[in-house]
Amino acid sequence: MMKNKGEQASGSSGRASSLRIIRPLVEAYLGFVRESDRNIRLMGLTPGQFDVIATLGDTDGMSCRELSRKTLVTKGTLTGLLDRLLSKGLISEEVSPTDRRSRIIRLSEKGDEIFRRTFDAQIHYLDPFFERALKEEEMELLRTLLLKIRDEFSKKGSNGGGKEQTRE
Amino acid sequence: MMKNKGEQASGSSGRASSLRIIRPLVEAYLGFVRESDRNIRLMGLTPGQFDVIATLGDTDGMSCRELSRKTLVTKGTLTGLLDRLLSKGLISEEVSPTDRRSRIIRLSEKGDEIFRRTFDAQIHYLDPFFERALKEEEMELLRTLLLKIRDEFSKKGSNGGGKEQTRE
DNA sequence: TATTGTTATACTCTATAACTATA
DNA sequence: TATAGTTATAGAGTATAACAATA
Repeated sequence: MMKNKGEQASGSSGRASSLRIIRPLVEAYLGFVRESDRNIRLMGLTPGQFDVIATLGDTDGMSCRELSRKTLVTKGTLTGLLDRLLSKGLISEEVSPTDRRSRIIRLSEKGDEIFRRTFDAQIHYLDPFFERALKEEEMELLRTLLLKIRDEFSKKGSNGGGKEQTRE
Repeated sequence: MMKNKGEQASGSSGRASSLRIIRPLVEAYLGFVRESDRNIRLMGLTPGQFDVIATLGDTDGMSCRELSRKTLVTKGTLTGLLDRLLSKGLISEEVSPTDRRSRIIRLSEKGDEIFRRTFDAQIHYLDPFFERALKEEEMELLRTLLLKIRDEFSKKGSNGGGKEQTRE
């Protein structure tokens, strides 16, 4: 959302206007996401499914609750999503030893392979873009600035860690 | 996608690794998008619907074809999406005077009002975050760096301007 | 009583392809 | 023949609420 135009709509108070950052941010993001999505679909996954896989990657697994919070997928949706991943053999589940209501979700070997393969493909495809666009010091700088923004948002967003169930 | 972890998966060749940028980029983007989505839903719109509204904002209208390319929504989906916006009274349509197959979509007065109101709410809500996160010079710098990335992607992506119909 | 996860509902978006009406 | 949009289909994500099992 908010991809194009809008400079005029800001009221032009002379001050910061987040649009000056947001628009380039969104555009840079979309540039990368289009490629990303393409790769993911070639693997036969939807973006949401890969989101789960990427979240599970390099972890020892987690409960649905945690997965739901990290992926921003509500638990109702997550059940169906996990069903599909399960039937594709990309995840495994196990009843939690400490809480029998809960099940722990992990990547299966096949899931882990997809995780790594997609990541690698992604990175090897994208690296040249970034190397062409920015010098080494610029990358470091960009990284620093982006992290400042992220931190500012997560500061506020830390009212509990994430939405619990309904979205308003 | 590709929100967390992954440093380990890159092969760590010592060189750039786009992950160093991508992860902060995605996180910064998500920080803003969560707020954005919330506002949009409060208006009774879905993200896709607002995408169309934002694309139509401050223009004299455009054909479905153009709208489809700019929003990355396939024309089949667009028909239904426009139906919903039409029934909400947020857009108007008119048969193109030069090509009777084509219809020109515009924001209605009500649609324009939503466009401006959402934009304004967005900006006034977000500005403080950015002002707290970055100094004036840093914003300018960040903007410049992001634009370089965007340009690099759109350079490559300019193989015709956008997908025509199918996505592969 | 509160929480974890499932089920159910209704809508929206997605990809795709076949179709129509123009061009 | 090619293009602009529509319709149809099947799958998947979304929000929400009611529910069962367990804590």
